[in-house]
Amino acid sequence: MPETKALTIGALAARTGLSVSAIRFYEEKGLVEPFRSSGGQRRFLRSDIRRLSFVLIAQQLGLSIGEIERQLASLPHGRTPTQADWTRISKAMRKVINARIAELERTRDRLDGCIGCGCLSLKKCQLYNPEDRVGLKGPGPRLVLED
Amino acid sequence: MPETKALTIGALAARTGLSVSAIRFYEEKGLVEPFRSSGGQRRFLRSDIRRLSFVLIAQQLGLSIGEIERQLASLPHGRTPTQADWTRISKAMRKVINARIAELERTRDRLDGCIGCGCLSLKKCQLYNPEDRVGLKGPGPRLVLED
DNA sequence: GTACAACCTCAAGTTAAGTTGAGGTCAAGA
DNA sequence: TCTTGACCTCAACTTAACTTGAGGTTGTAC
Repeated sequence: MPETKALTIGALAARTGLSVSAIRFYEEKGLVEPFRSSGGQRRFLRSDIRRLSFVLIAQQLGLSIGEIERQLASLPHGRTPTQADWTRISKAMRKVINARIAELERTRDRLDGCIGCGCLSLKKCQLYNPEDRVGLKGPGPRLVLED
Repeated sequence: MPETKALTIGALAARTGLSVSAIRFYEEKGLVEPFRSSGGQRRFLRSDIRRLSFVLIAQQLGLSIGEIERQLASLPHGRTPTQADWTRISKAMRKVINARIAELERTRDRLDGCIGCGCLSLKKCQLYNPEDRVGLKGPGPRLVLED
């Protein structure tokens, strides 16, 4: 089957929308593992298109390359990923998305409260209380922004 | 009035949870404009606590410092922001949040479709099919996964 | 009036995720 | 065979958002 023919880096770039330099960079980071032609040029499997597409989606979700690499670690290189592979990873990504949405909704709700209260006497405004960041040491709750 | 007493950079850091170096950096970027003591040390207004808290929130929403600066440009330095100020800015931020949530929901929906289809015969899979996005544009960063 | 923590400036370093460029090699069509 | 576009490596540059460090000054508590 001619389907199994390897791809050059340029062809892979064309198929994924990535730049050639980005693909080389991803190889360096362990996201793809091309083999080499007799002359030393990179040759990619067709399944690498999928791997890299996955990288793009995961990035959009805000995952770092390191995190993506950990997800991909379970997908073998020389083999076309099974449906179970994708399902498992996709479900993990879905959790990430949901968490991110929930966090944004929380922020939005606090912001709404803030619009209501005018945000000018901030004694108890959730949004403007940076407790999470401030070291919790020292006596008493470290409420910030009380004017 | 003793209420109007200025803050040192260290005091402001303690109140906002920011590091001293970050506050100096923000000054360089135009987010705050302290005046100076006779000896040349920075002195901040109490309203700067609010400005910087706003910066922290906006950052959490993914705004860059440049974008935040543009939002803050409308808030005068020497004056306590009015309720109208905050309401206007808060509403702008709400839009940003909503857009971000909508985008994540779109991605999640596509991902769900993908889990269903198994993502293995990818001819028409929205998420993994890069044809749409490839080859459209000239040089410059190729944005990925736009609708 | 002195100690010393907190402040100052300026330069360089850090991380992420790539891009750009120099100088050289490979592969495929005429 | 020759030409030429695609490919190679390696180093340096880029941007954002800061941090770290060196070397020097200020301000305040005793």
